[in-house]
Amino acid sequence: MAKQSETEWAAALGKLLALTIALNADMAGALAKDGLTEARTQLLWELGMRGPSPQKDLAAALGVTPRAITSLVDGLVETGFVTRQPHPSDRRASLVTFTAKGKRVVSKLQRQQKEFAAALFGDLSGPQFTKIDSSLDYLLTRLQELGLELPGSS
Amino acid sequence: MAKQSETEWAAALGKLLALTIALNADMAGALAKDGLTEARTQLLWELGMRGPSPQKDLAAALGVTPRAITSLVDGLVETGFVTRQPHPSDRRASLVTFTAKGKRVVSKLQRQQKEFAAALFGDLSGPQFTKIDSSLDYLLTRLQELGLELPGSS
DNA sequence: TATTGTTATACTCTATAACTATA
DNA sequence: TATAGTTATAGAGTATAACAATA
Repeated sequence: MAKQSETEWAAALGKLLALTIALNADMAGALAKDGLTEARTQLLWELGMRGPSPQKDLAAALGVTPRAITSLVDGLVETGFVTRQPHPSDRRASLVTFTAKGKRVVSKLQRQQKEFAAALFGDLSGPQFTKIDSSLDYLLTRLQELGLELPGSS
Repeated sequence: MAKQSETEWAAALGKLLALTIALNADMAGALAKDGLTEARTQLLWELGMRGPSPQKDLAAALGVTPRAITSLVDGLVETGFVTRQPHPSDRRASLVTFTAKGKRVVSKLQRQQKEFAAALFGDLSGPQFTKIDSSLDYLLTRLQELGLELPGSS
């Protein structure tokens, strides 16, 4: 009966949205304890994967305007997480670079993410984990088919 | 081998986070077309489920301060989605109430959400859907066990 | 001429604190 | 005295547009 399915689909989407809201809120709360916001953390996270980067690259990675990156880097400089270093070959650009504090906090974030993953999935048997993992795969694939932009698919 | 599992857990968490980012970005984009932001939409959504409400109730529902609700309602009044009506029995309070435009857009949002759910899940067989639905259940339950606040569990 | 990042300006979301009107 | 909502003030994120310095 189609009507029944529609209700179930809506309920499942509700669960998915509840998941995203809960994850978002939890991350925001955890970051605030380190004196970070979500946007600034996203910048630090990218920086951790790329190493010292011109602001232009960070703007592209975060999907925001160069102007927004100026503000984010200003904030991260003021709070001691990064510095602007001169670009060795392009005097227009500067390289956003971790301070010791910045390196420390990014390592901590990476470690916390691993621990969270272990807490979330570590109690599952192999087949149970596979079931959930392939469910996530399906959802990601379907979203992409529906035209949604997935992060990292730039 | 535990090391292998840790990598898989981290990858699965990455998928989950990618899912949340993609859904968030897509919703924000769709809402902007209706002249709405996420925060204002969340307020309209709550209002759609509760009917005319004092700002205090909306503040509790959205988990923000009463002051933030004043700003959101101001914006929604300016853009013609809601009005403030006098509370029948408490002259301190006002009831945030839909305009015709507000009602129309909330109906549209609800319809779009149903359509999106159908697009996301409608191609699945019964057992396939059950697999994904129970995966979402597991994740929600586990998050709750880990102390995360789920929306609607207030 | 094109690119990098800035200043100028504006809008949105949110918070705390002090205050008004009403209960 | 307590509650509903406001004004005042402030910080953060983002956008567009105009501009500087450099490529």
